[in-house]
Amino acid sequence: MDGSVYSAEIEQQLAAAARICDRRDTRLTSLRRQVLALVLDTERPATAYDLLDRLRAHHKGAAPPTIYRALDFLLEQGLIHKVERLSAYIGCVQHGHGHDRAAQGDAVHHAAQFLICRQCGTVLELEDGEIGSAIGDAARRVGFRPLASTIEIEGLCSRCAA
Amino acid sequence: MDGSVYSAEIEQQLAAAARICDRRDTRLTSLRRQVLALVLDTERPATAYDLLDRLRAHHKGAAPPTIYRALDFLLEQGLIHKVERLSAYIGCVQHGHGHDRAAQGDAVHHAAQFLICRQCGTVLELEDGEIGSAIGDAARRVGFRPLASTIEIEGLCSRCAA
DNA sequence: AAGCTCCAGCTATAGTATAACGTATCATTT
DNA sequence: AAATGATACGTTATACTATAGCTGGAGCTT
Repeated sequence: MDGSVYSAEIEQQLAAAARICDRRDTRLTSLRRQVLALVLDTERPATAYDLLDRLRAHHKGAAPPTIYRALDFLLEQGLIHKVERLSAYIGCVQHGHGHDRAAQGDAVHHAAQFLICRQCGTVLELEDGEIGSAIGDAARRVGFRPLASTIEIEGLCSRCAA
Repeated sequence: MDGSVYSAEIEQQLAAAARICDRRDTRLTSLRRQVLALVLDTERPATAYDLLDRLRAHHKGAAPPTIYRALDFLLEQGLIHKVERLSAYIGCVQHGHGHDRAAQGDAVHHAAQFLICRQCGTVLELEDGEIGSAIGDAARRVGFRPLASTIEIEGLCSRCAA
């Protein structure tokens, strides 16, 4: 199936993802697992076509739909995030509370925030509850029911601000 | 120069924009003014190519760079917002406190939030201070200096939730 | 086995955005 | 007013991002 072996950390994340999908009765196929591994195996967010190029090394004949379909699945499962400002994809940090809320569209609890440095391009993921609940409150106040959220802050990271 | 006439409300917004640019010594040229008018003259966020089509009606020979350069200027000046999830542009709601902070990259005070309805596609703009300051706090905690932010919440508007 | 559903291969095309270079316009200085 | 420099715009081409639509195949249910 999928002969590749990744670092211990990634293997662990892949195993966790497999358990999550198993519990949900969704299918982390070989292809999806490979794409997830590629997303995890990078510091910075990767674009779909970056991933496609890398996928092609081990998966001859992959085309744009190949990668986009896999990404769509992984997004739905809350295993990865899309950074809209970069049109790029990044692994979801693993937290103790699990990812099961994501599939239920729990925007408040699964809301991630990204800090994007203009200078060096690094992306830091936060998961700040204050922000999440402030958004939830504001939305509720106007009768809006949040399902998913994008919070991205562009600026200068501590290193580059100096 | 620019013979078109818009509704009283839009004319007022255009005049306000002109004053802002004047104060800042930036140039709201005829073309930029026209594009701003097109963005303002629509309920929903418009894509760049929508705007381009409409611009062409009065501005023969307009090409993609024509519209993108104007949009870049208007974004810099804080006169419009980009809704990343829709790759679309929308006018900035006018508030009493003015827009001068935008040019200084004051992400906290100029941070807008968009509520995007999955069902009917309408976009509601909020400007909730709680969210802004929660973001500012969280960023500061990790030594990050925010310059611009994107906050977009997808879900169901009050009408469609029923 | 027939029928169903989901997954993936594959080709084509739609939609979004920028590079690069030349010309014009405007403000300032001389 | 002419020279200079900076900014804006015209124009062509191209890069980058994403989806439509159809086909076959794998696995499950009846």
